[in-house]
Amino acid sequence: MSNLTLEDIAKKSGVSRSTVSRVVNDHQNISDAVRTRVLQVIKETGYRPNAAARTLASQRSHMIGLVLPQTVSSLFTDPFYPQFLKGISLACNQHDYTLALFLVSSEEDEHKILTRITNTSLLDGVLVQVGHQGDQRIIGHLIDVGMPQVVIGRPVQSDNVSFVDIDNITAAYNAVTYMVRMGYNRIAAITGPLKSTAGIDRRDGYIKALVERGIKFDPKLIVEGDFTEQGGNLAMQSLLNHRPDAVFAASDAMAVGAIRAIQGIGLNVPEDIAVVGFDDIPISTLSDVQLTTVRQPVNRLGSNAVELLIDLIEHGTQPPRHIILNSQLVVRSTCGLQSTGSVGH
Amino acid sequence: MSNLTLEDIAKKSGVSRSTVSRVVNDHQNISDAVRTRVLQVIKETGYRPNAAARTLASQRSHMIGLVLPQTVSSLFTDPFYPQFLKGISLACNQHDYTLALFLVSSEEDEHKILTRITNTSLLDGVLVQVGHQGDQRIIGHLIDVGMPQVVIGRPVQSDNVSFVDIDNITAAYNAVTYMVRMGYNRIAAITGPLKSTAGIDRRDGYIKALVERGIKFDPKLIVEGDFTEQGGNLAMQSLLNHRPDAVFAASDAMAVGAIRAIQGIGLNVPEDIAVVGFDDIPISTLSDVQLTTVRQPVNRLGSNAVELLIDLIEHGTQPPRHIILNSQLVVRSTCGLQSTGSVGH
DNA sequence: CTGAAAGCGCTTACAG
DNA sequence: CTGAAAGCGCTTACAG
Repeated sequence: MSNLTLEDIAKKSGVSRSTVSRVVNDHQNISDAVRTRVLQVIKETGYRPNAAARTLASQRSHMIGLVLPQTVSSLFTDPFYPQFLKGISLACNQHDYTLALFLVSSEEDEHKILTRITNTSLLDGVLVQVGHQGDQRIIGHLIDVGMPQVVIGRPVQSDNVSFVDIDNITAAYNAVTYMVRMGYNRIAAITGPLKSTAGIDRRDGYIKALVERGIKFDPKLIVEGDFTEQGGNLAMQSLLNHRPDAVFAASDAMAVGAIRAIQGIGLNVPEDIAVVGFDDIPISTLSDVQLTTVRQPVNRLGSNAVELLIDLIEHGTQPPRHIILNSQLVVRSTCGLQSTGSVGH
Repeated sequence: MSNLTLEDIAKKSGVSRSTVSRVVNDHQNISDAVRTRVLQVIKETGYRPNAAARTLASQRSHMIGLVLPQTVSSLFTDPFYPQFLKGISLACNQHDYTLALFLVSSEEDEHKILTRITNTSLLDGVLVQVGHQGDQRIIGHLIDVGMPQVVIGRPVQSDNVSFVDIDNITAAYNAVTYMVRMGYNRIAAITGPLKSTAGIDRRDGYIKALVERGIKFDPKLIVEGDFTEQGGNLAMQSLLNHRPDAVFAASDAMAVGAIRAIQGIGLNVPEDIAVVGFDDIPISTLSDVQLTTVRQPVNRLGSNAVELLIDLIEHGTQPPRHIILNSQLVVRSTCGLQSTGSVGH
């Protein structure tokens, strides 16, 4: 219930308001006697600092925003998010920042959110995830108003903005190289949307692996998906005509859809067609499928982004920085049954 | 980049600061001419209000906090959260509140978060989810400092706090009544932790249904679980000795664990033992299991909580209010194969 | 419908 | 190590 102010604490402790402010903010150069006394009074009275006044005077809110654009639908299906949120939240706590969450689910939302976010002295900086849609509008707007920002994922135009992303090309390259080593040579790909950098990069990694291994690259074996299970299912159905012996899906959801399509015509995974996914989502233990897939360092993605952002906030803007994280191939049983030298679970 | 203040806008528009403030805040009683002119200047200059100054002067931050206690681990596995977050976030947007997210994952976290949250003028109010642990400490602390709060789920001590919850008793009662009607009469239960109200209520609903239908209630057929799949699996194994013909699990995760235990000894669901779950989590489509379960109105849970909280904030505290939402039985195929008159998917 | 003025509760050079 | 003072950028009775 305390509506006490610094002034009140000062009076009760017999010192000035400045001094109380200094002990509250844990500054140096306070005599132990004074510090102890003030701390005592604060504890007794239950004084709670006023965050708004603090922010107004110091020009720093110690709050950062996390914007998840248009993502609300995939938020349900993509187990990426819980982990991701945890990483970000933990990092914020550690560094004494508060996290404001903005889920953008409509154009109207976006407008409201954008004007809120760009209020002066609300947020010290913001994290923007580029969804599979590749949302440039928000990023551009934040650049315009000079708000410190770190993008999670690589935006299509990435020159003047800091981001942290996984190395999608190498991750896909490693996965497909593994498939080749397992003896497959008609390896199809179900890509993500090719307007997203994740979609493009994972496809490029696939192509690079084939080329490097001297496997003839058949355009008929590539089809663009949308990262969803249904999309994967459809894609696989069309792929079936071209008799692949394996398929690399750019998301686990699409891999699951593909597996259903394969099983749907009476074939088996991996005996008839091998499948490798991307994401390492938890698949129900009721499923007999043990998906070989790529695992992203989701936690570190979040914590790195937070730390980079805080650095930008506290130490100026500098040229944009880019952090690229490595992924890991998780070998299970949908692509050859014996595990080779690859990284296991 | 605008570091313009109200004063600047006032000067450029040839009016007073008060007037500019009024048009920014969309007050009545402003002449159209003035309003138009000021709006014009604001647009031209890209003026952005200072949130901290606003909050300090008005004593209202238009920000609410969402505290998810100790939940970080289940955040991964429980698909409840994404939906839940969406409902809350949408409602916040609609009412022009900003949402601050606090995931409590350790004692140390809790301390930091609590002192942050209780800062004056940071949050207008807070939403606290009572996890399966039933976290009273946070709720009590918020009551102590007089912070407006709405609990999501029913806290163990619920007298002096507002909450919104689902009617767990009736939900479980309806599910078990359905099982009885499907002809089962040795119906076991795997409950949640009996220190959580959700655990208790779902068990009580189960018992109520049996009693009301005149089925002898066998204590050996009840075992306490922990809401996890593994817990469900273990519980089912011990239950198997007592030859139930059906089992009501207080969470889908436990239902899945139970099904695996049943299948593990070569029995089938629902032919040998029927299973009903609780939550309606999405189970991978690779699974052949179509779980009959209880679906909670997760979205409404969130939006109701937000709206109740905003009401508390804006219209005073009054006596605590309690909102109880109904759930829905989703009949699929793990408890009898033909659907009866019950609510379908 | 509009303005002058007080006040919201802090932080932070500046002096000493 | 400590204090007096200015200032952060708004809102909101109060008058007119």
